[in-house]
Amino acid sequence: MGAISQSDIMSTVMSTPDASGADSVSSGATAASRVFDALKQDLICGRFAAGEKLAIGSLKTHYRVGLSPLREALNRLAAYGLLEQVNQRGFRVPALRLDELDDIADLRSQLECKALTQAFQYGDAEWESQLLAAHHRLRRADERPEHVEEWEQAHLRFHRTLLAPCGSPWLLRFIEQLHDQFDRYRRLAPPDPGVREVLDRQHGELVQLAMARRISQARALLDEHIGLSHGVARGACSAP
Amino acid sequence: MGAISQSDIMSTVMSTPDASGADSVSSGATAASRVFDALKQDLICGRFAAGEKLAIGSLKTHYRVGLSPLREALNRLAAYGLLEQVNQRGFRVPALRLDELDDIADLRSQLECKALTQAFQYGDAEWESQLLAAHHRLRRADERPEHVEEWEQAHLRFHRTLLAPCGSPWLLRFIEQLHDQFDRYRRLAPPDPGVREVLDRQHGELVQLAMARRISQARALLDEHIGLSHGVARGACSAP
DNA sequence: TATAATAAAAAAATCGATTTTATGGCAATG
DNA sequence: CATTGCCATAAAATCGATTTTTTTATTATA
Repeated sequence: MGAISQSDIMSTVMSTPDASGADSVSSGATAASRVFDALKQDLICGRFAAGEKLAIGSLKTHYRVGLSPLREALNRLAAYGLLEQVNQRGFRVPALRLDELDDIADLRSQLECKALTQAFQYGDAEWESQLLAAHHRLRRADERPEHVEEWEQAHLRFHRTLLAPCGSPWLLRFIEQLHDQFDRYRRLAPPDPGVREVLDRQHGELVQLAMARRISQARALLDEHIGLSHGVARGACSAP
Repeated sequence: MGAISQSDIMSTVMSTPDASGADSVSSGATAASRVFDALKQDLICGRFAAGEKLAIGSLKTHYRVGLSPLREALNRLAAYGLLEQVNQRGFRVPALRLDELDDIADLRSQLECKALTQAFQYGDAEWESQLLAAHHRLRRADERPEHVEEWEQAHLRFHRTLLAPCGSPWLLRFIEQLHDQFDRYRRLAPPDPGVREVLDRQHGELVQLAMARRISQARALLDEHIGLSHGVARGACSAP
């Protein structure tokens, strides 16, 4: 398929120990956390072929770590749902299945709408500022189509900021997880410039609706936003 | 607190490799999977004190495994949310916080009600049989108050069976995760025989409503069921 | 006495080697 | 010709020892 096979991994330069927007634990930077972050990125942006079995030996070479931290990272990723683990036969990149994507998108809509409602309730002036800022960064990133990674990061942060004050850590946790899953599909799908334009516009509209606390309109829009993106992401799947 | 400190772990006899109701991966039985299951159990049933730091050295002794599989299990548990991991300072049992329990219970209600609706839609005759069977096992377990573990297992399986045919793997995954979190609170809280009796009765009523596909009544009941249990579980928390 | 610097101890993380288990090829058998 | 059993190879999992980092204890200094 469109994906790149194992031997071709052009090896992501691993994030520096003290990277700013560091994922979860990676600040203190153990080898395990660094590989976790790097591998997670590479999985989401489709640097491995769907369904591919991971050769631990090559991973060791590519990510420049020993077996123990590498295996710890793989175990975390499997528990997180970005890898499949079968007991005496290692780790495998999950296949891209249409029914699974539909499941993910449906839940995402549901959970994000709930979070949005609560965010509108608890969000204060500080939140509004941060949302404006996040949106501005996103628009700036829009102008540099050559730096995909930066746009992706800005996009992720925008959606995070939008829901951040919802007051429910577990809800945010699940949303993040679903978002990661969703993005793996989306980023492997062929882009659609027309839809992309609409999606970009919706970000701005979401900001406006958030400022005005127009909850029901905002929910409808967020739902449509995810639905549109869902349509694009479907392009990543083959048949079933 | 009510919890038992590390040195007192009376050591769960680890589940045999080919245990029937085996958790996730444990069937093939690697050392890592076995410790994972055993540790998970011990965490949920409150064999560690909340907030306690885990001494990897003692764990190695208690669970009779080497460092590598033990660390892999700990990494999985942290990714799952049953442990907190800080980069150069090991693993810690999460504290029991009232606001977190409320968060968990609220989400649980929401997600389980959604799953229930879908289960009513997709569940077939086979499901009805399994639900009756699961309920029967639960009632039998009710009669043996001395075997707590068996009741707990039957109870978990009942709730799993109830929602199983909902058709959404990710929804089930999150529900399972929340259930595990919830149970850690519930099992550490002082029991309330009065409430317990009501909860037991509700299981039967849920079965009846499921057979008749009375969705709105069933949703209300499930919501109340979780709410009641939530009230009991709150007893596990101290102040905030 | 409080603070800071330092050394010793403990714990976490990592490495390299070993053991165990799966996999693929090939011959023997029905 | 398909199936089974065996061996060689490769991969996964585990162990034991080493390295790195944190924590604790101790002393020196203001």
